[in-house]
Amino acid sequence: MTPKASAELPAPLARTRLYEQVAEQITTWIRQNGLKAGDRLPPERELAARLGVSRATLSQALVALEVVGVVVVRHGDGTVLTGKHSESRIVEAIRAHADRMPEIIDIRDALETKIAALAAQRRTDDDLAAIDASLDAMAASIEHGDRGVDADEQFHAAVTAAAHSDLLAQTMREIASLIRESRIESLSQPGRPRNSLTGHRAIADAIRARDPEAAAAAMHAHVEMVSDVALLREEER
Amino acid sequence: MTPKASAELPAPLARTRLYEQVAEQITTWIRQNGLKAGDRLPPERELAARLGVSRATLSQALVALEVVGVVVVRHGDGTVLTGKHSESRIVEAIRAHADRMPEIIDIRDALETKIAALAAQRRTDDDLAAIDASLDAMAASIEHGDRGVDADEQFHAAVTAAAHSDLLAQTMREIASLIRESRIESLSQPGRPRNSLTGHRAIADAIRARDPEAAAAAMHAHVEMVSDVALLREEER
DNA sequence: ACTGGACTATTGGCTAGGCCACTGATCCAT
DNA sequence: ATGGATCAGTGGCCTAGCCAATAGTCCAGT
Repeated sequence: MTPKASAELPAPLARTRLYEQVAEQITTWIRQNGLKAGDRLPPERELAARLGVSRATLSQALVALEVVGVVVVRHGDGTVLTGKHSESRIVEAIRAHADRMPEIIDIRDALETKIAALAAQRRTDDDLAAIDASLDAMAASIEHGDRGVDADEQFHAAVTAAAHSDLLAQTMREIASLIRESRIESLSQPGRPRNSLTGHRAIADAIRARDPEAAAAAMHAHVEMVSDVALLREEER
Repeated sequence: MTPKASAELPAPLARTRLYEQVAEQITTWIRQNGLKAGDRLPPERELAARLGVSRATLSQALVALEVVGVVVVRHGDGTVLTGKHSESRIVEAIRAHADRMPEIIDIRDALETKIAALAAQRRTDDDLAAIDASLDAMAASIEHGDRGVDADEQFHAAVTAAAHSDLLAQTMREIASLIRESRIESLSQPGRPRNSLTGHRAIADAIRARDPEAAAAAMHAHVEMVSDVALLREEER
């Protein structure tokens, strides 16, 4: 009797490890009892018994919570809260692949605006040449009726490189996959590639003129344009 | 008068738990052997034996790596790598550099300025209460002749939380250790804690007034103040 | 020839119980 | 008062073991 052969998604059936459930229970318990930073969790032996798991499993849960920064476990003393139990939401959000589009916009605005300003200050002639090359590539791509996704990425990568900050560049790389998704959606809108190209040119001009404020403003406007699309899609749902 | 606050840093002597060392060894091993996404780690029993630890400890290390997103452990199958052992890459990439302070300032300016603006827009009364609490904590800390490092972190954490962006919060957490170092240096300057507190109050007021522009400007000024110190120290070297 | 079930080796999941190391409070001798 | 010893409580880590999931193999039924 296996009527599981349905037409729906196979629903990978998210297996949860015991320690995850335990960690979840603990954070829930923390929230319900309104525990604050500095408060102590019960001893491991007692807590494990109360939750009906072994100390080893509880220990795994505590490791997880420690890595995330919810608690700090002190040898010989106890387990104390750090006060940042907003963690559960993060984990859930990332796990569930929830709609992070607004957040992507926020962080892009934060990082890329600064990057644009720095690029205007620090760009070399080579940097500028790379930026211009990506502009040409995007123009050519659009001529062919393409969406210019690759050229778009190329432009932002070139600007990021021109900012000469490894930390910012690395951070951008971290969220690159998230940005890519929003990029594709944005450029799928009719007429959007051309608008995007115009925005890029404004950014490039400001960087060429070594004008940080103008570059930041242009980048901000550009990201905002993308956000319009993103927000529209949000409302459709 | 406890003479503990004298001369050198007491150097709290960071104790590392075994699982942390194990996790570190594993990531190092991954990097050295150039393992990529999809590759498998050796079986737990074997790996534990090779590292000279028990399976329980290795399991803790794997939990930690799993939470961070480096690996995914599959029951009955094995432990496979994901492509994003990122968090360490950011920090390591910068750690390798001697003069990373300017880059830290850059990214703090980028992220925290935006965070302050968002906090002004989105903060709840609870958020504001948390921010005020950290302000009080810092004032009290300074009264005691302390440097207020913890309270400083608490403030920035509270503001970050008030921005209600998991992605930004997560990113801040990634570079938290780097920021912490610059923070300690900055607050070690005579009179700096008080200046810092003044800056914090300005930021808090702007957030209280729900004024994004003012909040961003105040945070920007605050980060700049830190950067002065940082650059000074750079030149000393 | 192909399907579907059973079997099996391998691997992670979790438990139980135990000993050791650290912390903080208390007490005592100085 | 000060400084050292003691002790109870707590986490750190280990050993040993059984259970559960996975993937590959083989075989019987069609």
